[in-house]
Amino acid sequence: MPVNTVQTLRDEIENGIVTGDFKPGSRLDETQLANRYGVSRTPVREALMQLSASGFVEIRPRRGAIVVEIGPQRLYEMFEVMAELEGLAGALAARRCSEADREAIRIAHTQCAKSAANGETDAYYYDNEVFHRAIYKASHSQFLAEQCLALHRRLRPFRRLQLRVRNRLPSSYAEHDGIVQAIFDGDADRTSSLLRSHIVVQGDRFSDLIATLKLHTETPPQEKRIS
Amino acid sequence: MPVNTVQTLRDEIENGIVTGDFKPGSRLDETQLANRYGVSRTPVREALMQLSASGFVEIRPRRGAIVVEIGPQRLYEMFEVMAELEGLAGALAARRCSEADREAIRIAHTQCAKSAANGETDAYYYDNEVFHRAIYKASHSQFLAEQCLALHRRLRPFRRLQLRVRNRLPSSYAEHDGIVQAIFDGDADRTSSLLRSHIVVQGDRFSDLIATLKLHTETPPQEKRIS
DNA sequence: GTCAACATTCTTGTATGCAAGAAGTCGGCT
DNA sequence: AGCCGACTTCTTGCATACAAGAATGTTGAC
Repeated sequence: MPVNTVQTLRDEIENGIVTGDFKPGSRLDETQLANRYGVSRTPVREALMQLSASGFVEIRPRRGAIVVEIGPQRLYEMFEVMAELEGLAGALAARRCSEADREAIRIAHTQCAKSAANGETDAYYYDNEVFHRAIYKASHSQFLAEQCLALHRRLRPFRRLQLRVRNRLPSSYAEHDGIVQAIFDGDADRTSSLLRSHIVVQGDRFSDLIATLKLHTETPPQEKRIS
Repeated sequence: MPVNTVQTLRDEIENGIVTGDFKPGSRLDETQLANRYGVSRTPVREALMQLSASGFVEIRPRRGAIVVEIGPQRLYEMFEVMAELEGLAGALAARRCSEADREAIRIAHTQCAKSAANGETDAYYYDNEVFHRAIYKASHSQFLAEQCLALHRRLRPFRRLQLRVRNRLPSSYAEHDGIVQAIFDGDADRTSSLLRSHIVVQGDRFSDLIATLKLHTETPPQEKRIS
């Protein structure tokens, strides 16, 4: 819980976006938000800019901030990158992890086992995060961990949905098991491969299909500013 | 050339950081910057926040912004991630690139050839960027392209240094040649592999060495906020 | 002489006010 | 009657003012 107004606002608005309180495509009026949270427009503006940097909203000059809509195409691209980064983290973890890292992974894995066995989706969702963070940490790459966490955060709502809707708990846990084995065996390639397919559930075919599909239809739904 | 004050300020300060005008570790006083650029403190603050999001500065609550110092450890981590992302972009490009993409890559490659032959480091530096961007585009992953560009931007000063100091022009161009071949052959794995080693010049050994070295020495120089 | 506590000053964080640009509306012209 | 243009209004963007917290310097006591 940050004592800073801006941080609080940022989390609040982000939460609103994630929970669907602020619908994609809707305008976020600075004055309205300022009134809503009982603060001035200045911290609201700063919070919106931070959210813009995180990719949650898009700020068009003189035209206000709108909640970005993540289409299926873009969503797949994000999962694709996530898979690659997680794969790298796993590969590095397999090569570099210390005994303490192994222990942390083992504990997180055991927790996942419990939640999966009881079918507690919410608990598993949390434990799953802990598990993946343990792998990030074991990669001993601070920067990579940061990147992974940022993307993870951005994909959080969709990930949650994924787990809920498709009831992937058992298969997810089974995949974790293989990943843990591969890391403990020090097999970087196998770890990377398993983690990639763990994230991107569908095969490469699907990604290619959508990519070429977009190639033909064109007219990207949102022109994202590179900044 | 953005008409926005904040954007201009952001670029200006970022440039100052890149060129060493603002030294790593030094404080960036809001009032000083405001006076220096003849604007108010408000846009300066917003620019600093954007730079914080990009990882150029670190803002500590109530204690101002300081230029982040990128140590060798972190630098290597960033190159490592960059290599992985470029590898992914290349792999996707090999599978998905259209005729227009191939043409763009060919043209950029030819430009690199000219600059390399003439030994024009600055020109090659620019052409190299165009070349890599062509690959990003050919990956047909907007999100991946954005990530690559952001990291590229962050690593820009170091990359330039790398090219200058080590006189890597000929070998860099030779590597490009292999990459282009692999993409045109549609060989995703080979493209990915070549691009990875193109970015991370040193082998994996070095990364492991530094990682374990950090493991022993500990005391991370800067505690980066994940945000 | 040194250390600690208090006060002062300086900087950041937030609020408000003002100006400029964009969108919606109304009126005139074709 | 429809379309183009000016006007009004609303919102953003920037500046300034004020408050609160941190750093530093000074003074007093041990």
